[in-house]
Amino acid sequence: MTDPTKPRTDPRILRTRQLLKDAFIDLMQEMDIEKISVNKIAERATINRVTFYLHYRDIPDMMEKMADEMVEEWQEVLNKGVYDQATDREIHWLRLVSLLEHIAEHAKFYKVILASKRTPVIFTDRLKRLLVDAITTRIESQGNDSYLVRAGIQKDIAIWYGSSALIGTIVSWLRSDMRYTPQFLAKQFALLVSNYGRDEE
Amino acid sequence: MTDPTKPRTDPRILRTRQLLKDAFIDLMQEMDIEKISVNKIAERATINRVTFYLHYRDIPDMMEKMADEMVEEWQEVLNKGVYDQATDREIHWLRLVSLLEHIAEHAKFYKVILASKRTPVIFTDRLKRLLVDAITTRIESQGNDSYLVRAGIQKDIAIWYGSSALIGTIVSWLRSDMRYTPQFLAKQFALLVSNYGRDEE
DNA sequence: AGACTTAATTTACAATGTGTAAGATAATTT
DNA sequence: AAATTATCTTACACATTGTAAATTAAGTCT
Repeated sequence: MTDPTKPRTDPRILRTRQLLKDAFIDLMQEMDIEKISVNKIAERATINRVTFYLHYRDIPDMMEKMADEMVEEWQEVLNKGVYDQATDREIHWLRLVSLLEHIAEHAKFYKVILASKRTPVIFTDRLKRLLVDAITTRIESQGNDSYLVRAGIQKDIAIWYGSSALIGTIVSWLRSDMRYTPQFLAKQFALLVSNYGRDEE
Repeated sequence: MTDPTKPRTDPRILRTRQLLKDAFIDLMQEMDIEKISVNKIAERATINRVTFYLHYRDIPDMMEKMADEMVEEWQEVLNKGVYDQATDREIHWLRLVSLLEHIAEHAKFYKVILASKRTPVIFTDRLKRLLVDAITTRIESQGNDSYLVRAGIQKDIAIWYGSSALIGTIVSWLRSDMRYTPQFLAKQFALLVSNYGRDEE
């Protein structure tokens, strides 16, 4: 987890950045994003405004970096599970469950970042790209006799469709205050894609 | 189309608003949304900055109103077709085709509004809500012996899934510069939902 | 522990953007 | 042609932005 090649970051930097990010999430809960200024973030974080600029070029840059971190976390979550003698299908299901659990654990963050009225699309876009890559390698590995090909469905369109459905459903789920458990929702996904999921084993 | 109850708007108002909206779309192509100011919009529109405030409270308010208009247009497109002796399924397909054709016709607008990096989610959200309503009434009308119920799929989740998939695929299609024709894409949608589309006739 | 290095703070400044007001001018309606 | 209404002009107070230079505080290294 800790990279020994990098010389280990100054704790003051970590502290400042965390305070700034927390303050930002806080403010996002209270007001629309256009009303958030560097001023307010710094004030809420009890950090001098000038210090903000030592870490981020501006607010969009800050969001960009937060998005990077979010993607990294998803990658960790999706790779950490060790599923020894499980079928491919089980693995995918378990991964989805841990992803949904991760989101539920950090619901405050994700609700604000993905599901508030004026969020820019970068956050969902990043995650979608991650899923597109994951689904792509999975579909490519099936070769040309998959369900998709047999049904006359274009691969790229199926990937657009599936990744959008996944992200979008997660956002709606967040907006509903996670009305279903991660397990239940994952099962529902499995049912919804079962059409072309049939030969993915 | 023209509502005779309303007293007909001053052409100067129409002109000004159109110039402002065009300028905004123009600027969105050139720069990220956070860099767009009332100043720049007014300048590009060759309208005095003060005049902007006679029409919109601020930029978010302007976007809100543009989103309203966009939703109205979609409703018109979706309701205008007269499909006399067509099955339900054919009607849905034809409606989808005209919607995709409408989007293709106004590609410049939709690319900027729905598919650029930093767009706020309000635009896609509004459209999603429209689709959610449409799909909901359709599913509700099927009662309790639909495919969904038989397969053990929760209605609301299916609606989240389907509407997100539709909007998301359209966005990806726009980003790909509409690499497929509206007819072809609509056909692909039909194939992708064919699983629970089977008993919608 | 003390010297060295780096981060955060303080104060300051120019530039840009915001939102509103009051009066003058131009276009539209009646 | 008169009345109405939209736009323009000029002006102002205020917030926000991004940067600079000097100072203080915290962390690192030997």
